[in-house]
Amino acid sequence: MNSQKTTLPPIRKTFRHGDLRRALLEAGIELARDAGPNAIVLREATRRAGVAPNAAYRHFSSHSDLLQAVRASALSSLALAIETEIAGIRRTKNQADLARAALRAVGTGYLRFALAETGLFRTAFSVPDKVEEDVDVAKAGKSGLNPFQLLTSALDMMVEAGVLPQQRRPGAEYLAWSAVHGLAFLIIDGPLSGASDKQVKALSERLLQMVEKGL
Amino acid sequence: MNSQKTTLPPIRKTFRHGDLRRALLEAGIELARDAGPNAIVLREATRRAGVAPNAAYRHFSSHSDLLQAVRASALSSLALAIETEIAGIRRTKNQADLARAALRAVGTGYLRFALAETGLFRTAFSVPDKVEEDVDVAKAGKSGLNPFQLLTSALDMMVEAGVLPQQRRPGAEYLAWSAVHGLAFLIIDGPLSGASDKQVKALSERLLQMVEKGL
DNA sequence: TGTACATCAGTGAACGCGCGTTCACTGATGTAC
DNA sequence: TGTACATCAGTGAACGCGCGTTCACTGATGTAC
Repeated sequence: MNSQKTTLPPIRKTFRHGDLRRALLEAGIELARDAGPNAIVLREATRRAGVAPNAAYRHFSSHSDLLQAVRASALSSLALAIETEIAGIRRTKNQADLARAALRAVGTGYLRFALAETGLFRTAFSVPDKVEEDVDVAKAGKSGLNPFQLLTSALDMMVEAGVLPQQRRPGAEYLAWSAVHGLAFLIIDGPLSGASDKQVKALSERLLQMVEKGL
Repeated sequence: MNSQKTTLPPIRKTFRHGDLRRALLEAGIELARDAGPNAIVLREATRRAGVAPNAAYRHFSSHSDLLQAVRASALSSLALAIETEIAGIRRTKNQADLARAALRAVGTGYLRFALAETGLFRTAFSVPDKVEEDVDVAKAGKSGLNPFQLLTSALDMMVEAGVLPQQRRPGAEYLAWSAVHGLAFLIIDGPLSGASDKQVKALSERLLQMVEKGL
């Protein structure tokens, strides 16, 4: 049994690694992707990078420091997934339709990512975080906005387009987020974990309808 | 520094404990209550019961066996919280109002429990579980129904009272649950973790309105 | 009512495991002269 | 262009920790006769 569980054999010619920080971060991301936040183990990351355990301390001050970096990257990936969904909106001159489509895209992007990258998704939300006014680009997508801010801007569009009454705007992001995040949970960790793609799709659709109508 | 972190000194006169299974379970519940599912540590439970670590194996086959027992108890507590809320509904002969009030009570009970007993709440949902047809009384309240089943029956009432159209009934529990569970998460682990009771109350109210209207 | 004995709840000691982290070190790099 | 030296990325060895779990045991209980 000489086979390794990871793909890359940690062979290195030089004493210096070259880009160890990135290598450790990427190993951490891989661990999170496969098994969620608890799987982010500092020693395992160094193993994958082909380096002694303590070498990590040249680049991360502690285990939790590495975890935060991985978490930021997971949030950024989520933002990218949402942005991709937004970019796919059918063009139209109707501002109202556009705004509604944007909100929907945020929801679908969020749910898609939760299903496709469950480990990263769980990592992203493994720790309380005030994302509202966070300007950390490590948590953002190409637009420079993090997932929460993308939601906010979609809701703003809806107000501008006259689809959402001004007086219902405050706090609306929390209502929308609640619904979508809750569904993501039911599918990932809850009773819907065995549901078919079709069922999931149908439920997602209905949930987004509910939000649109109920907001 | 002779003070213990727990209250009860583990003094025992007899060789036999008397009710060790219950003592371990209750210690486990206490641990979960204080710090969530990861805090359920078998050795710590035995310490609190004033017993050798391996004594636990007379009553639980493994660590995970204990965890499942604690989890069941957490679900049962949640069911009780919901039942309490339902019991407090103002009496009325109007079936429609009653049904709506029942659904609302399920939501409020759920959120109340999530806020008041965060650790137990997180424990209850720390593992995927098919609760729909689960008849395990360990997970149920006084009515014999578990939290999911209480939600189901509230929705059934709404259909009977003509408040919820029959064709929208299938899957409605998942939509309602998503919204409420998501909000619970935002408040517990997410960006609303710093929100005031007042804000939380207002948001809960609006969320339940959204569900009622959007279903 | 008293004694022998099976049952089994709890003990004491130990196991291997893998973790995060610290220490004093060594080797390669880049810069000053 | 060549050499001395400061810098600092990675090494090797070790630490203490607490966990879940197993083993062979001992002490108290309840039952059969």
